[in-house]
Amino acid sequence: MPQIDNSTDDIEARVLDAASELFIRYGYDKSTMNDIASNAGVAKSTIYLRWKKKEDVFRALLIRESCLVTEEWIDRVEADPKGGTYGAWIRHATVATFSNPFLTALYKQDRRVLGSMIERLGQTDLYQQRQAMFLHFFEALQDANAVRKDLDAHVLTYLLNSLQFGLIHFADVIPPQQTPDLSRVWEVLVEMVERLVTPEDGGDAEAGKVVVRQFMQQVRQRLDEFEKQSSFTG
Amino acid sequence: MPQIDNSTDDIEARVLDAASELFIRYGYDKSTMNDIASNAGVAKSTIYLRWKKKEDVFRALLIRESCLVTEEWIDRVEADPKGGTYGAWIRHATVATFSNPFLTALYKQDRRVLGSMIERLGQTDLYQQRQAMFLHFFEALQDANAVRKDLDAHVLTYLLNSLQFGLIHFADVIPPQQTPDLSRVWEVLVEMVERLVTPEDGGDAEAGKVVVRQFMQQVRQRLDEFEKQSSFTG
DNA sequence: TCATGACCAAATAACCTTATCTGGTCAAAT
DNA sequence: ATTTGACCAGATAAGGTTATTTGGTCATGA
Repeated sequence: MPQIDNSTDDIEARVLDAASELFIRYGYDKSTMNDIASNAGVAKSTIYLRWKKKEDVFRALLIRESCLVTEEWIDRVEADPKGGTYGAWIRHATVATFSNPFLTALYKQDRRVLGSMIERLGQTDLYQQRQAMFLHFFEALQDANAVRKDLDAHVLTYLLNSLQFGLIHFADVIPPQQTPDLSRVWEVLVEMVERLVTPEDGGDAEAGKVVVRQFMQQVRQRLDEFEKQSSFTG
Repeated sequence: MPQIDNSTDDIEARVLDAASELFIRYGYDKSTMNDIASNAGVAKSTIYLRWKKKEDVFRALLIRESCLVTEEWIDRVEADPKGGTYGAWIRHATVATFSNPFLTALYKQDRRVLGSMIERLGQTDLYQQRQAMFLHFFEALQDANAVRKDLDAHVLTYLLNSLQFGLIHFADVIPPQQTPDLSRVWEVLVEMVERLVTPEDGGDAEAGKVVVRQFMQQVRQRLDEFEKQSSFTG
């Protein structure tokens, strides 16, 4: 057992790490506060010094994972030379989110993981919020003449949102031996999207990159503000 | 109560109709043989003269509904002037299948409807079979120079299969007020597919139509043979 | 010959009791 | 000032009993 840093931040991180691992493996209901405490190397009472109840640990984890995912998304877009296209943007938004098991379980409304938290969380509207973001962003690209203006933005983004849903869930339907390399799938999908949305004359690709940059700056800013005012405690 | 035709075919049809309605509404487990008999206007024992057990009624219904869906699919393709394109073909394959509530419940593995039959049916491989059909058909189109030969058929058909999955399930995720007209969604999707698969030189569209026609003839033939040797009884 | 109603054993639903576990609390220890 | 271990009431799990329902059978009726 290496040196244990018992600063507040480290205890909280250790508790959230333990909670994350246990919730993913055994589900929320089957993971006891004693399990979490024991895996985090603290007493159960120590957890209650920071979070009022078990549910608050779950919610703190949700916030933390969301911030991590957003960070990942920003990094991916900024690192991709083709990050300025709509198809690539969609790809990164999806891959970043669904590389996180906790957020994936949330999007999937996975009762095995979420258990009794499902009812307590109520209607999460995750896909609706996602749809609104996709829509808002696509419309900004249309305004910038970077993509076709004649496409119905709502219909297209609904389609892409449901495709995302399908890709995420299909992993549970088709056995791995019959599943192609997902990065290949994404390449085809990005190509398909780009062939659809790109205007005949090619559109204003530079303006598109500006829109993407501005959008991601806004996302970054919101994340920073959120992290400033949020703590991961109850 | 109108004239009751008590020929064998009519009794069976009435029983299957009643079973279908009850299974969809109350689920397999909550629909009793007495309910089915009563709704069909026969005695429970009459059902057992034709099917050995409850499960066999379910299986007979499955066969009947599959035949209806296949018939519907053939009709749609043949009635569509654009039925010769891959995108349109995909559309009709999907819309025909998922306009049938019983088959939809099966594809969705809807425990509310299927109940204890889920375990008894075991691994249905429905999406795998569908994938194989999509793949086989796309490869035939590639061979006929009707679509791009450089596309990875497996990756593309996996993508379209998962999209189908997403579209079917998304109805349960996004509220109806925020769901666009699905025929609009299909139009965009067909356009997206066609823009992706059509070769730069337009390909051999006439050869494509021949492939479609031949394929649907085979489907029709198989359906006829199946209906000849199948009965809807245990 | 075909449809039916009465019947039956097993399955299911409803209810109850007891033992154990779990989220949360608080005084004591460091 | 911070962490901990003992404690507790309510929740959950496990086990049992009783009443009702259900899938299926078979002799009878038309």
